[in-house]
Amino acid sequence: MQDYLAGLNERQKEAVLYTDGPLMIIAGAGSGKTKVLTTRIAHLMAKGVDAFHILALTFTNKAAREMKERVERILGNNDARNLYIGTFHSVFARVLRAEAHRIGYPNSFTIYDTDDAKSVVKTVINEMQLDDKLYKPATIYNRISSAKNALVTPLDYVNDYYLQQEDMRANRPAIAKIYDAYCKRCFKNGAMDFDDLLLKFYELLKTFPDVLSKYQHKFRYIMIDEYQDTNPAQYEIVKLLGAMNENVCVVGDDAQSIYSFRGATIQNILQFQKDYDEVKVVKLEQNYRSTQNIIHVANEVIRNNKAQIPKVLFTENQGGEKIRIVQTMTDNDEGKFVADTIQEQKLRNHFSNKDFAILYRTNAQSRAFEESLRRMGIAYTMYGGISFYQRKEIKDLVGYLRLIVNPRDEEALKRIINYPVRGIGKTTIDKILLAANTHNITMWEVLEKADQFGFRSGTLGIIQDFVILIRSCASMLKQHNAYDVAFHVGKQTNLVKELFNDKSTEGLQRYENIQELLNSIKEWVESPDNDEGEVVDKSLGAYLQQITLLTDSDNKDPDADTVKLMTIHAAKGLEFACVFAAGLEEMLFPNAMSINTREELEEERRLFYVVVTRAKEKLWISYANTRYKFGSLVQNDPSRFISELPPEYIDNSYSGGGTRQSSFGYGNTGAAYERMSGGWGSSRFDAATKFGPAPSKKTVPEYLGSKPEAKKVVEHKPSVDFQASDSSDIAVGQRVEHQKFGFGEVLKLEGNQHNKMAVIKFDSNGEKKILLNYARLKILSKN
DNA sequence: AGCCCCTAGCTTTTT
DNA sequence: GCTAGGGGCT
Repeated sequence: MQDYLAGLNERQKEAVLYTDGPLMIIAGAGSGKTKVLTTRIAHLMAKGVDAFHILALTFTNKAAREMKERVERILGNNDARNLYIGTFHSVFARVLRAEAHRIGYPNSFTIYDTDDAKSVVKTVINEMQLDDKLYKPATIYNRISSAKNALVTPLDYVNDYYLQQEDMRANRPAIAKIYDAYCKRCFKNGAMDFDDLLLKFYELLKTFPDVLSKYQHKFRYIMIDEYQDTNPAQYEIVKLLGAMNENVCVVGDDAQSIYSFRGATIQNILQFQKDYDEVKVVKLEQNYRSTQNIIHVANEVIRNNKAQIPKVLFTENQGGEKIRIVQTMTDNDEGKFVADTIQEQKLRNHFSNKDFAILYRTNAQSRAFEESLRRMGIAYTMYGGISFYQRKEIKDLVGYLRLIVNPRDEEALKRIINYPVRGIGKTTIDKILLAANTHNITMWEVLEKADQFGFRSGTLGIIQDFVILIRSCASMLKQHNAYDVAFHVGKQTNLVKELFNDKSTEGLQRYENIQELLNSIKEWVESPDNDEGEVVDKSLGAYLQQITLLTDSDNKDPDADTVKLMTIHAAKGLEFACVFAAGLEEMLFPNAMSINTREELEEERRLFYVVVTRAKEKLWISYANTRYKFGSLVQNDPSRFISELPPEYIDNSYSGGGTRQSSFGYGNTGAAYERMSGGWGSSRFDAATKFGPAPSKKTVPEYLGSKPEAKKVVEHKPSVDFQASDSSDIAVGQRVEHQKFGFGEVLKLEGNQHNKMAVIKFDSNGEKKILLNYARLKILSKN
């Protein structure tokens, strides 16, 4: 505890000791920024600042967790648990939960994830009777999101000349109206999307001086990590919160700003110095992570950008090895090359799996690496897939929980009202929606008063049962904890049982996932309280708000001995002994979407800078001549970034499988190739075994004959005057024509009067059971 | 009402 | 190559 300053260099020490007044730390990659931040927090506490008064904001839960752990380690006691360390979104969500009533939201408001939000946008677009080909929900949602991140309200939006011009030019003049309707609908649903967590918090602080004052007194020391990634909403919030004490410390690196697509702007760094009278600026330029070679390359790369705060990273580390550039024929070869090299490095240099990371521009690139690693038996962890909470079965159960906590949540309601199937289909749901919209009430209220909306008696009964089910669960909340309620829901709805009975592999997996969800709720309920004055909120509502903000990496153990696969974005802030930067091809990296303006291209270059600086010792940069995109083969040139690399630090001799194998010629049988290249294979041959008749492929023994074509329908062309008859008075023995199966005779009638089924023997298609409610039959003769 | 098959569109990055 | 959603069939 005493010597926490010992391991710091002069600059770092300066940053740690400057505790009062605005401070901006420009921290190059690997310059010990987390160390500085955590030591600074520890130092504040050592000086007697109460942990309750320290707020540290990060962008990922991972970063928050790490920060908390490291502070704990420095302090050597439990005081750190009272710190407010979290992501912008989670910290603000927590505050909003306490204050939501002031802005007309229920305290247990739902947090909509991107899927929910897009679904609401879609609903709104449909209800406005706009063409969803022109108004694509995803596109519109992104536009709304950008507006929110820039603190542009629907009113601002519609009044903004340029935005309106832009929408006009894109032939989408209704976006402003959609935006407005979307906000209203979310409000009606008692729901906030991710951006609302910032926006509403900002509004809260702006509108209620007492709330602002409360949190200004609470958060006397504020620290912001990854400041270059903040958007205007975050910026304004920090400005408000910090206005009283001005103890705001921001840490950032403009060279690593890679989230402008999410509304982040480096302007915030420049503006920060203008907002306060005297800002202390500390630059951390010594890198402790990487070899000389890697740092030189990184510096050279970033020099090509015009927009940047001048600084030069240096290191006292060893020179290290040159950077290897590898070309392969195909994306699959790239995968094989990487897996093979990992294997080789493990043997030769005693690395273990966790020393390796494979980093790429887009998630779609992961497949080739997964396959090759699996084939080599190398354990890996992939980040950025769908998160645990995005899985269907989890969303289903969570849907119930959401509805129980917040019956206004229309997205949850729509999801589970007919799951498991209980007979409330599309027609009924449309009817409910219509009733809700015409009377301006929620769907739930329609269900509660279902008897007033003229549902068929059967449907009415089903609806009323559903309402009773949800209500009974909701009433449980008063006496039982989140776990008990969730367990009860799983049981009452047969959700768990249904999955239990599904014995397929996927069914088993789903069942396990549900169990895991229940376990995690239990764990959460039972986790120790911190010793804050307020009672720690262990309600179901708090649980639900929390899980929406988790990403898939939050369930993964970063220390597991596995090779890590992730996008470069996801790798920011991490470091690995050996890094493979994959897919350095034009159109892919820089991505085709981001080469239209200088700004976009420079952001891609910063991304390249980020991937280079993840490596501590060894760095491979690979690219493939051809790769599959949308299922078809495309050819790409090597990335322009490769030509920006200084040749003296590059090893080109390290040729990947692709260059070598090309000399083995196309069109050989593949067997020799397979042997010589150590089983690397190539997509060409993979494709052959997959799609073509491989020589060894088992054929059906002749004595079995050819497999009978299952239920193949003999084509029937309906008569020219074909018209379905009213089949309610159909009788046995009648001759009928079926649109598809042709002519036949009614053999038997089954089922009740509302669901009649006829067994018909068709002339050319045999006996079939036909549901009369739906089949299109023409009655030809009375007998 | 519900199941199943087909196809259009997708992929930039994420709290 | 995958997948969600639409359309057709029962």
